[in-house]
Amino acid sequence: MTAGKPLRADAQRNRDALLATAREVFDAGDFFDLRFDDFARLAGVGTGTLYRHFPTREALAEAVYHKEVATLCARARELQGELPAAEALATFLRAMVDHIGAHEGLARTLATLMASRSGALAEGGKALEQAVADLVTAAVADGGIRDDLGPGAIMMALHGIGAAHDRPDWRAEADDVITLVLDGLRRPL
Amino acid sequence: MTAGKPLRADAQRNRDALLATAREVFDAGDFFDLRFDDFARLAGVGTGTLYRHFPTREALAEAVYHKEVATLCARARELQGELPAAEALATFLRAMVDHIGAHEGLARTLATLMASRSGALAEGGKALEQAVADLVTAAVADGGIRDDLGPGAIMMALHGIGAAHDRPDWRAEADDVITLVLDGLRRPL
DNA sequence: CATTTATGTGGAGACAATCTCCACTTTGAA
DNA sequence: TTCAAAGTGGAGATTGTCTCCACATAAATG
Repeated sequence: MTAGKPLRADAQRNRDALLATAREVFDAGDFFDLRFDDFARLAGVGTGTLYRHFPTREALAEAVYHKEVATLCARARELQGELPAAEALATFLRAMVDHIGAHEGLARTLATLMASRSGALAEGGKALEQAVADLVTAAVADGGIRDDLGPGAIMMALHGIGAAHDRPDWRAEADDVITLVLDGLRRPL
Repeated sequence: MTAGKPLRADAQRNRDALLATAREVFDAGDFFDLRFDDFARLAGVGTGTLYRHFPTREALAEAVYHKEVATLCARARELQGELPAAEALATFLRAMVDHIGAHEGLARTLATLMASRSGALAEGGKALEQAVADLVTAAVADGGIRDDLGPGAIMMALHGIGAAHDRPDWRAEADDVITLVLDGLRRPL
């Protein structure tokens, strides 16, 4: 996937330490509050090393969640094999909400990845969008879903859900959004 | 509205200058890139004065768009008088997309206001949410719309639209989201 | 196993942005 | 006109980001 060059032993060790530390901080919910330099100190490496491996905070976030996003994508493909297309899409979207709900860090990361002001979506965002696009395409072909709307709208909705993670009754509202999207996806009238 | 204390003449003058400058910068699209201190220099006041009037960038943004948000809210009430409730809601949501599309600054601001990590929504966000809530309530009472979903979901969708403002074909996708929401709001089957 | 080259390290300090502090100015009321 | 209260501005403290490079370590080579 990202394997272009084989890393030297110590480099790999440092990279892993950084990732492990970041994951902990993430799960604690402090990721976006902590000084970026402190990741280095926490992981026991120099700041230079941190910046060489992960030039930005977002790059680190994406690396941490790379696996999680990959799992999500795999799950999408899996569902596509097991269920009728429309149901696969529905199930996947519900699963996404579950995931986001369970991991504050993932929610914030996805929001950041997608909002990525730098223009192009980061790798994780693209992969996720592709998975959704595939589900939609299949469901359209199947006839269970209207064909006049692209997958982008769904990504936007997911984005809204992820970014609003701190609303008081987030969970209920997130479910409502998915309901809205799914019902809206059946043919108009 | 915000009038708790009568400002001294020079204070008012400075405040207005700051606001005027911010509005220009906003329309130019540079708001979130510009050094905060530079607003002061641009408006011809000291940094201390800037910080006294607007403690954070977000506070300034909200002040700038206070009027615009108020207009939007007024428009919502207006539509509610002119059209059948369901249509009023639809028209309003489309109008929101138009507004967001026309003003990059507003889009970013709304996203920031709503995402407001500080927990409670800022004044502008609350007002907007109230306006949407009223439209939804009326439409539900009218029978044109299902009653099992709250207005929060719509806010989330709008949030997604605003926050994703820089996606390549934002406009089409935003329209799709609204279509999805509106069609989803008709009774499920 | 010695030597060489490529690869990677760490942290001091340059840089950049935010925000505070307070000696001074302006306002408006008495 | 005088004076207290209100407001000002900008130097510089503070805090976070990121670069640079003298040095260390790992693998390749003979």
